[in-house]
Amino acid sequence: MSESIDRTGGRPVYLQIAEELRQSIVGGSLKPGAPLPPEPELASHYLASRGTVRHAISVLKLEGLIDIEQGRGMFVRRRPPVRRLGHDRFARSHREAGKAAFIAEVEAEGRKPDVEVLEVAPAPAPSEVAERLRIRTGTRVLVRRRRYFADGQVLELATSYLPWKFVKGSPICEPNPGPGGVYARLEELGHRLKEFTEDVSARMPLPEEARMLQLRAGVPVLHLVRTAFDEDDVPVEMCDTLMAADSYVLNYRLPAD
Amino acid sequence: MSESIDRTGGRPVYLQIAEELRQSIVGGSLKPGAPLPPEPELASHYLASRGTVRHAISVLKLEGLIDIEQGRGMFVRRRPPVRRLGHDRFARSHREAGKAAFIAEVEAEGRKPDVEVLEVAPAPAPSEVAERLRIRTGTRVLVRRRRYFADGQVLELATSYLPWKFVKGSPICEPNPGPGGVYARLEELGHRLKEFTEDVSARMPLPEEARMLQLRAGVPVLHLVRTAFDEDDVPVEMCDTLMAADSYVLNYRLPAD
DNA sequence: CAGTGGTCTAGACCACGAC
DNA sequence: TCGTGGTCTAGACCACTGT
Repeated sequence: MSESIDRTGGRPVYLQIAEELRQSIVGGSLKPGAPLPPEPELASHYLASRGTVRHAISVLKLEGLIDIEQGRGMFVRRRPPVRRLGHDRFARSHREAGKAAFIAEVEAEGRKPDVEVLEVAPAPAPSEVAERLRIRTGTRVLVRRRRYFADGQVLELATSYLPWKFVKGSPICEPNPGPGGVYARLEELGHRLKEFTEDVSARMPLPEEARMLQLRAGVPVLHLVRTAFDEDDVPVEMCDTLMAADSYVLNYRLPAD
Repeated sequence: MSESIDRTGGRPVYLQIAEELRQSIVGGSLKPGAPLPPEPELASHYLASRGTVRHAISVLKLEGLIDIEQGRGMFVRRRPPVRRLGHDRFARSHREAGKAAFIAEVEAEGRKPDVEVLEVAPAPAPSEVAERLRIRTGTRVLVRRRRYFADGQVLELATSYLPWKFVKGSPICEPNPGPGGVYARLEELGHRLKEFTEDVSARMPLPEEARMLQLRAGVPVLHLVRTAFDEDDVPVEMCDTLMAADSYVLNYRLPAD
């Protein structure tokens, strides 16, 4: 039964089993949603112990290729729908429609948007925040933490920082800043926005982040740090966002000169 | 010795051990490069079997928090130097300096750049490529695969596709396309570049990709798909790039209108 | 209840690095 | 040679899902 496994010790058995299962998945002979054989069956098929089979399976799990449901079985992972964030997603024209960028986008996809406000409170600026906002570390900033949903599923975890002197007493300090969102309010306060910069990176999540984002095994997080500048090139907001990497494609434009 | 471990079964022991070690790492009491206690010592400290300790360790490894060197020990991972790719990295001014963007950048960091050309050959366009280049699937394109290094370490794995009708007979079909790189040659051929679009995503690597990128455990890949457009808005090149996510930050600008 | 995956143990042997 | 991590086994018991 295990003619495909070489036990001379050249390659570990668990990697050979993982490789064979992986080929079935990426090659398409096991389609998304299809069940994998149960552990005991794999063990007898490959003449290996259950421990070795589980080791092989853990490899596939951490590559994000399978989902495991206790008591039910193991299944080829279905790719989630991908949200495409366009380079024009903060264009003023969208904002003037009266909805925050997020709400409009999700509704356009025919899904039900939801926003959970986790925290809206002033706090001293951490050094990375202060640096981007060009203020001194510890200066008071407004912190807005929230979680975005579509159809009950978490999409993003975002934390905004705004200099307190710009926003104190304004609707921006309320949980719901009103139509058009924080950026619309900033413009009403005289900070007409000129441009944003975004820094994009990716890494594996910490357990707390995985929990808050409802992440499945083997899914990295995309980490976005956006800074908003007004017409005087003054940074007026910094926003730190975490997203499930398997659900997003970010689109940007780069001029050639 | 294990007063911190609750064995009532509420939380698995291996997760509690992982949590305690993680706190030491992210909290800073174990600094980058510092050794973790050897497996047998952890096992006796936590009154757990070696298997349970290894399970805990595998969690940290897959979070990218530690490096394991067989025969030497386990160490808190040192963060690699981060390469920051600016929004102006394809500006014509850089190209006209006579060096490809990559060479100039790495030398500016005081590191030794190197390019390994893996493949330069015509091939039929796969469907995703054809779609972006707005040609029919199977139309002949030039495929350029190469690997970029700095100080002997892999930085990027890139595959470019160019419509054959634009590049046949030109230096672009040579392994080394000459000063300024492929984009400089395209402009000489009459395709003055106007802009680029980039699609950014991230995922865990397949084993083959991990090998080619010399990736350590728990490091995702950033996946960039760049399309170059000439002044007539004709796509003239598509470039598919994989990068170690722990070594890159991508920087972009978004206009507010 | 039977069948699935999840946790944990104890022990054996191997491969690699430092001394 | 010794200490490190890497692989594999066999078996026990638990937790969850279905019938």
